[in-house]
Formats: sequence, C-alpha cells, structure tokens
Amino acid sequence: MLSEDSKFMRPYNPNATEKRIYELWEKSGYFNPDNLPEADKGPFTIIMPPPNANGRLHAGHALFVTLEDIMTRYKRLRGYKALWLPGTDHAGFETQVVYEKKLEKEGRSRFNLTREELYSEIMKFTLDNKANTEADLRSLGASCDWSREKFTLDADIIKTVYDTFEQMFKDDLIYRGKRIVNWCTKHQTSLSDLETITETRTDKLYYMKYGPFTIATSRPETKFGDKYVVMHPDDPRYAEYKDGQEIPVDWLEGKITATVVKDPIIDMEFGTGVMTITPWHDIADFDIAQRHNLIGVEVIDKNGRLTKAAGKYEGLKIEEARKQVVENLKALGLLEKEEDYEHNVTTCYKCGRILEPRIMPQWFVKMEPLAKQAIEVVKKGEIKIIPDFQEKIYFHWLKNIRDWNISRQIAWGIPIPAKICSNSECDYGVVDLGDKEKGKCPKCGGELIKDPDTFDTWFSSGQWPYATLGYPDHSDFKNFYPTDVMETAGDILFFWVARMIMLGLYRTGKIPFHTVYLHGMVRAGDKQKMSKSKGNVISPVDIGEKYGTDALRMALVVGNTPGTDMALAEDKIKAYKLFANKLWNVTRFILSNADLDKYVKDFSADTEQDKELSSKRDALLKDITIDLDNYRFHLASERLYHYVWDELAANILEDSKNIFTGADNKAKTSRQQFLLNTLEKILIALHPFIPFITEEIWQSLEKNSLLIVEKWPVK
RNA sequence: GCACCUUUAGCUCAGUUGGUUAGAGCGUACGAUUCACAUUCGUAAGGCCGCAGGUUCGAAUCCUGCAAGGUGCACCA
Repeated sequence: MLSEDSKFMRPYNPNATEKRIYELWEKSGYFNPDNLPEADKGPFTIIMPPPNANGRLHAGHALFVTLEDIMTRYKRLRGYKALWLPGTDHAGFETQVVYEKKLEKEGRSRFNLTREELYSEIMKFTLDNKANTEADLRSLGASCDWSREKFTLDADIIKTVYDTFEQMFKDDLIYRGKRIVNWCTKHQTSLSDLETITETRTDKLYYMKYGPFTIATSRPETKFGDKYVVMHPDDPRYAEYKDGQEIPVDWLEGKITATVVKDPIIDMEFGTGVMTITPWHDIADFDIAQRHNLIGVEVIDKNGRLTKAAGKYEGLKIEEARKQVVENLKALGLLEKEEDYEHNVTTCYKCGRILEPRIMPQWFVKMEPLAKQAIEVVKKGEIKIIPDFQEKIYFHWLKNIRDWNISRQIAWGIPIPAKICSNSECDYGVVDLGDKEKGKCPKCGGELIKDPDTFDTWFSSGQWPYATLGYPDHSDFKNFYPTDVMETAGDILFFWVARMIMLGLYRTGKIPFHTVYLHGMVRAGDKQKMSKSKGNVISPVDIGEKYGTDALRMALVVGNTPGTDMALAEDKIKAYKLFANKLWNVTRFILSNADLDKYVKDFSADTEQDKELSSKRDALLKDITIDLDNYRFHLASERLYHYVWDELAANILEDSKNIFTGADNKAKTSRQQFLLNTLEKILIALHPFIPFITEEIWQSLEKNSLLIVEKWPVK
C-alpha cells in the first residue's frame, strides 16, 4: 500500500517542498482569475497593501500575507474568480529616510547630491528591494496574480494620480495656501498632522514683564516678531485695554509698540490670562492671527536658527538662543519668575526632533466634504470595519479632521504637476499637467516655476484600489471594482484606509471595498515591540526556513483576533511544525492501511460508526465554513487543528487499528474509504491556512489535479 | 482634557449571538512508549474570568461605576 521508498516514510521536509510547490502553482496560472474557467460565483478581489520597497519583509508583513492568502485561497476553492493584486510602494518619505540613514552610514549626505542624483540613487535602491519583496512574498506562499502586479511609480498609476489632482483642483477640493505646517529641521520637509507624534515634556515656563502685563511663555526665543498681546474679552483684570489699542513696551531690543487683541480662545485661568503670539511658529497662534488678520514675522528659519528679525541673536540655534534671551531678560529685569510645567510638543515621527511649525505655501486637500461622505458609507453599513470598535475611532478622527497638507519638500516621490509662484511669500499655484502654464504670476507678477515638491506618498496610495485596476476604462476596473476586502494594519486606518474611502468615493463615485479587516501588531514573544536594537526580531523568511512556512502561518493565525496585537514566540511556531508533522503521519498511516486505487470518490459510509463519524466531520466542515465567511480565521484554524490532532489522529486512527486487525471486512472497507475521504476533505479545508504541505500531500493522492483549485467540501 | 482598547491558568491568548463541571498552546509534575509520529500518548496540579453594584431563572459574556495598563486624538501660552 505504501512502498518503502515513499516520501511518507520520511519526515516532512518543508525546505525541499515549498519552492517546488510554489512553482507548480505559479506555472498553473491559477493565481490569475482569468484562468479559473469553472469559477462561477463571480469575482472576489483583494488589493494587496503594497509593502514599502525599502527592506525585507518583517513579521507584520507575514501576518497580512497569511490573512489575505487565506481569504483568497478560500474563495478560490469556493469557486470565485479570486483576484489578489500584488504591488509595492515607493513609500516617499519613509524610503527617503531609510536611504538617508544609509548615506549617513557611508559618511555621505543627501545635501551634497542634486535632487536628480538623489532620486536616481533611491530608485535603484528601491528597485533592488522591490525584487527582494517579491521573492519574500513568494516564499510566504502568497497566491497573488503576478501578471497584474503594480508599483506606485508605474506610469499609469502616476497618470491616475495626476488626473485626480487636476480634477480636485477644478472642483475646489485642492488649494494652494500659505498656512502653518509641521516642519522637520532634520529632514527639511513639511509633514502632515498624521506624521507627527505628540510627546509630553517638562519645560520651564517663563513669566516676563511685557509693558503693563506679565506674560507666560515656554519659548522666549520666539518673542521678537510679536507685537501683539492677547487676552480674553471678558477678563475684568484687563477691561481697561481695548481691542486694537497700542501700548508702549520695553523689550529686549528696546522700545516697541504692542497691539492689544481680544480673543475668547484665551484661558483666563492659565498663567496671567495674557499672552503674546507667534503666528509664524505656533499653530494656535496662527489661528488667532488668521481670525484677526494679523501680520506674522518669521523668527526661525528652515534649519532651526533665528532669523534677522531676532537682531543680534540671528543665526543662533533655538536652544542656545533661549539661553541667551533668558539671561538678557534677567539682566534687563524683565524676567519675573520661571517654573516647571508639563506640556506637549509635536515631534517628527521618524527622528523625534521637535517640529518647528512654520508658514509656507503648500498644497492642501479640503477634507470636510470628503470626510462627510466617508462617514456616511460606514454609518450606512456599506463599508463594514472589522473589528467594529475601529469604526468609532474612524468616526472620531473624521469628525475632527483638518485639511491635509500633501506637499513634501523631498526628492523621492511623485512630482507635483503644478506651476507655482517663485516668490516664496506668494501662495499662487496652478495645476499644470501639460506644461502649458507660462509667464507671470497673476497674483503678484512673480515668475511661474515648476513646483519642486513631491506628493505625500499617501495621496497616491490613497488611490490604490482604483488606480491598480486601471480606472476608468480598463476591463479590470469594470470587473473587479468595488473590491471586496481591504485587509491591513490597524495603525494605518487614518493614513490609508480612510483616505482610500474618501478618494475612492470622490473619484469613482463608489466605495473601494465593502469590508475592512484590520489586524493588530505582531510583537515579540514577551509582548515587546520587535526592533533590531532589541534583537528580538523574527524574520519570517528565516523562520520559514527553520520550521516551514506553514508552521509560521498557522502560528500567526491561530488565536489571533482582529485588531488585537499578538505575541509571536518561537515556541508557538515550533508547535505548528509538529502539527505539520502530525498531518504528514496521519497521511502515512492512512495510505499504509487503505488502498488508494480502490478509493471511491463519492463514498458514503457503510457502518453506523462511520456514518456518525462522517456526519461529525461534516458538521465541523460546516462550522469552519461559517467561521471563514465571517472572518473568524483564528477559530477556523484552531478547530481544524483540534480535529486533526484530537479527533482524527487520537481517536479515529487508534480505533481504526482495531478494525484493520479484525475480521469484519465490511467495516474494514468502510473505514478505509472513510479515511481517504476525510483526508481529502480535511486537506482542502486546511489548504488556505497551510497551503504547502496540503498541496504536497494532495499531489500524492490525486495525480492530475491541483489542490489550489479543488472544490470546497461544503456547499 | 476627550476618545478607544485591554484586564480569564505561571506565560501568551481563545471563549461566535448570555445556557451544564470556563478552554487551547507553551511551561510544570508524574508515568508509559521498539505500535503512523526526528516523537507521541496518558494522568495531574494550576482560575473569586480586574473590583463593586445592577438586569436575568441563569452573566467571563449585557448595563452602571471604579481601578490598573496601553493606544489614539486635541491650538492651553
């Protein structure tokens, strides 16, 4: 029944198997839904969140690959035209930061390179990594359609992004405005509100004499351009001062004139109830200045040094300037007191430096009208977010959304197709796809120049679902859009998912997907964040080689509920390697005791006992199907695990030994058929989770078919 | 400050709409094993299901409050 040289006489060897099996699938063409002729249940589409092509895949990637592959394989087995469209992301700022670190290590600096040189170096770097990413995806078993693979810098993607930009400009949803933005002095670019981290710090609060007032500030070094004192209109302490009144003040640089501004935003309880404002360098102050049409002065430049406005402090770095200013205030008798206080500072999410807010003309997306629609579709249930508590977070963010700065002053990205005024004080800008806009700025008469900036990478990836499918004319767009599931990390709900919904609705008039499945973070076994410096990183490719990719996939999915972080310990992976081993030996036992040549496909049990076992098994398969339809992968996988181990191996096989050594031939035949039948059905059900070993076993059962396109055992 | 999440065995977590004695993996202890198993099998110990109320015939599950840990958002100088 099973010859001595059968592969089942040796332990399962994933390394010798996986690559061969993947090639078998890829050669079959079944990753491409166009080659699934018998699929009669319509399309099922997942657009892959494109990994950043700036390094190897990490454990988090392995999780998304596993989940999306499970969904795709399941739907394929169920008879859908399953499309999983892969891609990679140039990842603008992210990649530029990675590359700058690399340059630093080599003792070079991006500021010694021209933009063009930098761009082409990063392009080479990205393309190399893109090839690595593709190889890693294959090794994880991703059954995605490589013939439709996209890169965020493909010409057709850029074309779509440009068309959207132009359309939004025409529709007054994109404008160029001189507004305060988050500026990173290290990376020399502005950042969106999402690309910042607020940190609580304890700093000094300085109380200073300012004419008849005492003002409190944590940033005395910015108090140069300020010629305004702001107080609450209802504050009785300052009732004698009228809005707009001019008051002489002795200050650092001598006598100045300050203007009184009354604004209800002022908290009468804080400090002295009076403050000066720095519209150029503080977001709150900027808002006040806008309301009252006040003029702001730039005090800190792009490199974080004081400007000419600071007089003798010009050129000093912020920290040093603060020290000197405080000393001089003391000397002049203007410093009343200082005290510790806790406040929040906004830092760059990449380098942790304090971001210096500054006013710059940039391109902004008007978010309110887009956000409204995006809230609506989720409220109405047209888009369902799993887990559902994430919907609350989604609503909360969208309700309080601010306009989105999409200009980045970095080389690596999609150039913004626009002409702007060369005068940095002027905020004129016009979209210009065909290089038609020439001559003078209609606003100030300055020269029109090409905008040197690039798009925030999320502006392009926010269009990923319809851009990858060839909106508006390609047949793929017509066949596969709206897509079905967007499976991605919970922490990019705002960065990406919300923007895809907004931009998808705007551009196509339809939702981009009907289900959002958000997974949590993969942490190290001790719950710590995985990081290179801690040395606790589990590399999916390495671990796959050690224990088998199937074991890794199982470890990632069992017990891992959506939206919750998981701890991935090596022991857990090891446990599922043993599971693969168990399945292998179950097969070995069955094939040693039942003759494959006598197997009848549509077998029905002949003994009461086997009938009962069959119905128990079928009930399990039914449950699994319901779990899968409801995205409960953690339960489906665990149920299968226990069926194979505790029911099939521990009970049924043990019991079969008695039957096979006994004299009841009818029972023997029935059991043999039952076992072969069960093995086949369980292999199909397990295939989405552990595709390699199941296909490898299948190849020994069914010579002329591929498990990947078998028929799901439940109707 | 506002919002959200988490709290169940030594560790990491399940527990699908409330329904018998609360489960898994790993770990621990003891035993067995030339039997499909680069092992496996058996047995055992271990839980006021964060705390306090409430709803219910019945609560780990629903409601209220509290506590601890975590995350997100926010213009208090």
